[in-house]
Amino acid sequence: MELQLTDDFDVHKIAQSGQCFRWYPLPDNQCRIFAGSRTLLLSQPSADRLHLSCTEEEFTDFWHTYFDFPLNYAQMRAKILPSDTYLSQAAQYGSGIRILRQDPWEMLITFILSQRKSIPAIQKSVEALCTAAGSPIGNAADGQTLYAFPTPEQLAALDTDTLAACGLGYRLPYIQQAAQTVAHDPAAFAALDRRSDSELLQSLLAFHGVGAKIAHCVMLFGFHRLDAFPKDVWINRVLDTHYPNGYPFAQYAPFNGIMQQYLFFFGRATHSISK
DNA sequence: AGGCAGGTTCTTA
DNA sequence: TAAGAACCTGCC
Repeated sequence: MELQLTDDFDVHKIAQSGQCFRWYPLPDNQCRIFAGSRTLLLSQPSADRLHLSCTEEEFTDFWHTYFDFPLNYAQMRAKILPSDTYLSQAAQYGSGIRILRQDPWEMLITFILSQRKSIPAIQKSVEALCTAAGSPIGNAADGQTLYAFPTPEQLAALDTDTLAACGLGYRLPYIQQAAQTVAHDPAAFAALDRRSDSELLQSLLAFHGVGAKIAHCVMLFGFHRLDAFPKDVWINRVLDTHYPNGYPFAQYAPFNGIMQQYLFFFGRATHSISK
């Protein structure tokens, strides 16, 4: 289907924003997206138009929410104080980024996996997990089978040797334990969605292998807690350099997470890092 | 060839 | 309570 855009949306920037690891660029400016047990081909022929390989019904039922279309990001950017020149510049540069509503379970496992790994290495491990334990959900243009992200049950059922072959390294027991915990009581994990930010944070920190940074990533990208502000090496560099007297968290509550994305995307880009 | 990577845990003062 | 080392593995 075709979609006329009325708000911020940039396929390329979102794919590079660091929140998603299964957005793959394809020839012809297309993008293959996976979300839980769904997949989609996406392209943006012009700034205000989107082409999606799904029906209008599927868009309304799922993707509309996934892309967070109910929230107006141009309006969010307008909240930035002009006096904050660095954030203003960052938001201008990152306009088109949105905070996707990704699956909490998928975010939990993916971000546990991400620690101390490069992005290509993260993607490789995630794909290995999907191939090893996920359900087939279709075929790519070249005929290759596409796999869903494994369910907690599927991942928990995987034997240690197979998991080890996914290149998890020392994170293997973290992943294994998280899978067993969630598979054992999926309702308890789902119920976290209704907890307050601080209660949710505490629950996430209880997972072995989940510290402050990963917990905040899961909150922001999986539970859509828009005030969560993950502090990684890039953000810390930005805060140290451009906010030596402290960052104005109170000013941008409860949307600090959105600003974090702009700061991260801009901070990383201006350091002209490879990725 | 060898350091380093989008962090966390464990160990030591 | 706080700083340092260790941790698997693969990428650059």
